[in-house]
Amino acid sequence: MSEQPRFIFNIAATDGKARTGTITMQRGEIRTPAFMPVGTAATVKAMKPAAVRAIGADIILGNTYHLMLRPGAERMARLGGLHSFMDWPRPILTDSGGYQVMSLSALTKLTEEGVAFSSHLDGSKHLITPERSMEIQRLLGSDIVMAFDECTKNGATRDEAAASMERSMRWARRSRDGFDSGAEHAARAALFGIQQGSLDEDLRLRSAQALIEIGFDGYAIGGLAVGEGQDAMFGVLDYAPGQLPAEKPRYLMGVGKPDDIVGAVERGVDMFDCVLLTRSGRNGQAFTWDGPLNLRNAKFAEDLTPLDPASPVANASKAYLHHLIKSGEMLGAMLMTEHNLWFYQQLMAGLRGAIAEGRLAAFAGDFRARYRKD
RNA sequence: GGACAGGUGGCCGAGUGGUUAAAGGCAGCAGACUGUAAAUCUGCCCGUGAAAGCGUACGCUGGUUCGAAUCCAGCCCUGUCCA
Repeated sequence: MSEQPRFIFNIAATDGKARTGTITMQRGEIRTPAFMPVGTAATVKAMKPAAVRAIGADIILGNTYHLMLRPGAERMARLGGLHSFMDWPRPILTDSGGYQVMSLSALTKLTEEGVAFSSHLDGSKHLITPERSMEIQRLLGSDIVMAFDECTKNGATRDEAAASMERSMRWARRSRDGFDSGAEHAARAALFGIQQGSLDEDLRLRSAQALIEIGFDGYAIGGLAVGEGQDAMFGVLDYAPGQLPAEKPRYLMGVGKPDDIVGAVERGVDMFDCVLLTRSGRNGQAFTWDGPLNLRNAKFAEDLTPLDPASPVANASKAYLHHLIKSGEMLGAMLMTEHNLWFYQQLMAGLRGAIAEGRLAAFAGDFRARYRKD
């Protein structure tokens, strides 16, 4: 394992601003542009790990905050780490808890030192600092560690966004130092910095420069898809990827809908994660090349066609999925999740192939012509 | 045949004189979901109507009352128990 490279990003082809290639790590290769299924609590909800892999995922996510609370970071280390615990031997990217700074803001107190959380499970108090976030991610055995940041909320004023971004950049420096202090882990894992700056080009640039000054294996674009709308997000993505090093992977955190991903890949993004497809799947929404479908709708009650003849759940008709979902049967959530994960991986494979062959514009055009939003 | 209990909107179930087109739940019909406090949340849900409104409605019939799902009488039906 130590013979393997720690982290190599190889860009095999570009098409416009888009790139396709591979990230090689000790636990495996990640094909980019990549979609990373989210497995917050040591499970991609409703999926067995083998099925996640069979569908084409090269890497999944875990979450510092959730796993710190349960089962606990030190316990996870005693159990041998997240990979063997959940039976996912390939790369795992762990989010730092930065998103929870925003999403759980009602339960947090933010200071320069870090963020004090009241556990959403039992109210117990926990302090996450950049140093502790790095330590937790090390104890989990993460392959790609995310710097501890604050996901700036949508609607922040420029002053708020600037202050938030600048604090995240100071935390990025501390994250770098904390990560490097775990030498054994740092020798085989990668650390990504996270750009903030809300919708402000100048703040985004200053954030990018601060991160580049520190130096990371990859660069994430954070603080998007938090309610600003696709036009505003694309507005940022028109310049933000270009502010980050071309030779390093760019990861757009928390995105997104299929059309968000296509647009972001065209703008130079290499990595994505999103809970939308797994959550929506559990809630009855299926993603297809023709757009999203709400399988709870009565119009599917007697529709015997599959969501997609190539889907791994093609044996299940829309009528059957409709029945399972309306009945609250757990198989409904399982099949819908599997289909949606498969669809996203098909989309990524299509994007990679199109970039490799220099026909991304045509691929994206065909996609948009067929894909109905809403 | 007798004694109790009870009949409320698709279902269950609150409601015992006016502020009740009638709580709540379920079912039904839609919508939302973007680094997961989510197998969750929101809206609609008698008819008509964009709405205001109008019409109809708490087993049936009649009565008391300014006013009844609510009180009275008779009838019908259901459950339990006794013959």
